[in-house]
Amino acid sequence: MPELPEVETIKRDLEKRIVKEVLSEIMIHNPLFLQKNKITPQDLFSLKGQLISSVERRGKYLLLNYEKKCLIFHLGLTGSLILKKNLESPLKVTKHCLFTLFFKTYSLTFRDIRKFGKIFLLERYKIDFFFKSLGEDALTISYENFFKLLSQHKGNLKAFFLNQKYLAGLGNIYTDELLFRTKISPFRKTTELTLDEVKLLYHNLKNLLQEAINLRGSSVKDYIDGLGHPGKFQEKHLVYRKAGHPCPNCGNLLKYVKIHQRGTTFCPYCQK
DNA sequence: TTCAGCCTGTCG
DNA sequence: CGACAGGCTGAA
Repeated sequence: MPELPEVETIKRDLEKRIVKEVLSEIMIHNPLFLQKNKITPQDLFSLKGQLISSVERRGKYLLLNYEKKCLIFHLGLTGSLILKKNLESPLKVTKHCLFTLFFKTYSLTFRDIRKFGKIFLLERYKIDFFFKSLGEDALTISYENFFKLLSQHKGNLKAFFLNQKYLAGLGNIYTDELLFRTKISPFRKTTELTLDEVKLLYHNLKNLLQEAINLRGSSVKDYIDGLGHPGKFQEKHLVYRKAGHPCPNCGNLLKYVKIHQRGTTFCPYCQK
């Protein structure tokens, strides 16, 4: 999916265009998806006439804040939110389209090939409770808090970064890239890092995310941003899905293993 | 802490 | 045909 940099890109695209716009109409393309998410068409229609006051991102979640309610999206592995100007030719409705929100000048379509994405509709005052078990955001976390989180986690680094209860925002791509860039093995125990390694990890984390956001995220396969375009950061990937290729650092072959049921690519020589 | 399950698509 | 894919949940 969309990990932090991709969701942040979408957030910024939407923010510029639909904040202060009133939701005028909703078209449901896939009623079964709503049903699976325990949302009735009537629930969704209750947003009609409300104005979007802000767009927010928390970890990999995207929030459309209306006056009283909040519509939360999680894009799963293949979800996307596509903006279209009403004057442009409309988005072709395919079997992957779930629903479309219509505003004064734009429409916003939620699409998801695998349908692992999710939506939630809540009263605004319930937002913090909803996110109570989500970890601190990777983009804004302080070094002190990052250090504390690492010391709380029992397990290896791969598991740490994938677990959204500690740090929110990283997924498989950015975890593998971060660990390679920091030259630390995904198998290393979180609590057994040296101080210098923690510092470097934090530094690289911030740089990696910022660089990826600057390039509007990574498109491995399906990801497209809010404007329907792919990101560019995949061109900067050093290891993700490059098992069997030579390590860009030492030339030995990158290795593929499974950690926590997730494919992991790393260099056994560089990453200790 | 593992692991199937949720879905659809692609690649070998 | 099986293996794998930006994620996460809940049950054993």
